[in-house]
Amino acid sequence: MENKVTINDIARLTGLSKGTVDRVLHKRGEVSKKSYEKVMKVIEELGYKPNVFASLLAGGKGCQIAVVLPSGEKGSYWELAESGIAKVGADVEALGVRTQLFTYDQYKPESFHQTCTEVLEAAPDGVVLAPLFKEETSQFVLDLEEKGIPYVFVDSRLESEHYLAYFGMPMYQSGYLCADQLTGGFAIGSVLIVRVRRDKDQQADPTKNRRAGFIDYMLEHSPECSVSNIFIDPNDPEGTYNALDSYFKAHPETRHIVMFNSRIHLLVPWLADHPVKGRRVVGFDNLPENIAALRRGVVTSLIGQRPDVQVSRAIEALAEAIVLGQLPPQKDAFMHMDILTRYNVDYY
Amino acid sequence: MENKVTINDIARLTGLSKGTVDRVLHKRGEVSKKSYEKVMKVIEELGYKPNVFASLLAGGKGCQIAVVLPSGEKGSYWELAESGIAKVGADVEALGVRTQLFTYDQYKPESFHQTCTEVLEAAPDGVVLAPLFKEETSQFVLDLEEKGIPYVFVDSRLESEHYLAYFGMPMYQSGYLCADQLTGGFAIGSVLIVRVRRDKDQQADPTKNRRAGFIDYMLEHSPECSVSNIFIDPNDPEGTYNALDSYFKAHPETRHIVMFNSRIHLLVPWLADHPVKGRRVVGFDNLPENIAALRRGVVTSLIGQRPDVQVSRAIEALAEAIVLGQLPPQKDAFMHMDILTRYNVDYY
DNA sequence: TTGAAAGCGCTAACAG
DNA sequence: CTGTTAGCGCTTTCAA
Repeated sequence: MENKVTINDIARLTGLSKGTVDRVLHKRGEVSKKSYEKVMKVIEELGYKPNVFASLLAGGKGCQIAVVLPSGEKGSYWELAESGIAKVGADVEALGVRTQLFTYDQYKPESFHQTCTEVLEAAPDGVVLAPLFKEETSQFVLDLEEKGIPYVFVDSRLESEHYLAYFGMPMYQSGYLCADQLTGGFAIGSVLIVRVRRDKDQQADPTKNRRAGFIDYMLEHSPECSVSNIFIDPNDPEGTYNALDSYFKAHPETRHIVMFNSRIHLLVPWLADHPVKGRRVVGFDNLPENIAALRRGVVTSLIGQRPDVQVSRAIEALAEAIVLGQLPPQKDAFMHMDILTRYNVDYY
Repeated sequence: MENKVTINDIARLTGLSKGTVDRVLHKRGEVSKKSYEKVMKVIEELGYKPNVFASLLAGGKGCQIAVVLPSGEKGSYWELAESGIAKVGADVEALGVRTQLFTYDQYKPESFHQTCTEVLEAAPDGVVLAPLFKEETSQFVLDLEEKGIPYVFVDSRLESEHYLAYFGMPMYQSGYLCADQLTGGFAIGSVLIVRVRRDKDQQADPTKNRRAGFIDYMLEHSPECSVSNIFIDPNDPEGTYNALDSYFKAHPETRHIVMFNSRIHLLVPWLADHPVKGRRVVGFDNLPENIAALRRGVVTSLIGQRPDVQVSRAIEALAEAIVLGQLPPQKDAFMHMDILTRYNVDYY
């Protein structure tokens, strides 16, 4: 192979035995300081790199990665994220990596807490985590750090310094981009933001920054534009329909519509009934229903952040760190913001 | 690990020895039909999967992949493709895969032929190939097939049935998408297509299908639109400048400009000198110079096909096939067509 | 603290 | 045609 230096070489050079060398390699103590240093020195000089195959073969184990996500209903954003688990490359699997999914109720902090406990009990070698609750997550990562379990964030992250990597979308910028897509770069008169009513503010609004980016773009490029908000209940299609109806009765001049979460598909029934030429409708995320709406021409464009890719890349990064000891090239990996239209969605 | 069944097990079950089992596993003959079948049967029943680590450890070798690309000058499309070699995951490398780059002059079939010869001499375990010359490529893949060397196409492909996989962009669709980006979905009066003059028609025009897609879109959505073509020489900046100048003097009403290859950056000097509000300029590929033009606002949008990703995915697919014996899930993988604007290019 | 030795599952050379 | 055997480089007891 590439690396000719073996543990035998360094055993010979140091006058010690394979066993001792292995002990310092894995820092599992029971080695005299003297031997330790001798070994380290030679390792340094020869640029020794352990042979992954041999190690895995002998060790037998491989590694276990826990993936912690909100539970996703069929067709939801989190289901999309979940599907990323199945998309890790065959070569990662071949490296002996196994993944285990843990889900929690995204509306219940105590559910998250419970799940965290389960994860800790399972004692995985690494954790991929989509955090929603700040408090509880802080505690969880502390526990992980104490046990020396590396973790990587997806979707959003905590300020904690100790995560291995983060894969997510730049939220503020995504709002900015979204505004540009919505206006087509022209100054416009008015837009409607449709938001989801949230009863309990257990968690911070995850789209806050995105909205801020959107507003800033509008302020800059369309300062005259009036921006309205309406709120809908995702579980009340009829109410949603009526809310749109009455808004547009009162504001017939408004054309363009935007939503900052993945639920733009909730507007489809009303949109389909009220086609307006030149109306632009922009939303986020490639949920099957959103894509269908895009194909129908009811939605103009979607901005995609590939939660599935975030998850699979996170798993790969973790695996490389654990099995190969290679840190990811960049700690914070902001994913590309994909612009989807009816003309490129087929190959997404 | 996962698979408990070892070659010892199947040796025992068949009453044969490891050696014989290994021989049928690797189809290297010298086995009686009877033994062969017995082994196959048991393998089938137990669902035996070889242990990659052990195999690689014992075999020692790993594998060598040749990547055959046109030589890319600094900042060119093919340099971008080349950079994909460095981007294969660490896990693939860990699998013992090594890559070797072979380049050829994209304007000289004989150079390609020469390179092919070198590749065959190097006797790699697999080949990634960006083909430009139909004839020569046909011959080359025949040679490869004869030697049993698997190959995968990137960028474009031959009709040959025997390639392992293909990673590329749907050309026709990309033209269609491009037209939509250029017009913003509105009917427009006239557009200008800038093309590169090609002296020798050694190779088919690689952007022909893309142009066809573009034209079809225009016919459908802007039937009145007049589409003009001008030709430029990529090595003659001054001539390019003048060509644009004189075209637009004669046709001041034309606004939008498009190019179907990666050279939109050639127009930057003229464009920068002649800003027109509402002009849309669309090109292809994320070359550094193109991206700079996008950031400056001189180019409206780019359509990216990630030649680097094509190459790295191709290498990975080949590696998985060779080392792990896993065929790629889909033979023809059309890559997503990325829409780049100044607002999402920073995270590309 | 350290060394010796027995494998992990597979390959390949060699002897029959 | 087939069985035996000696490793590949590392991990992990078990003695010393």
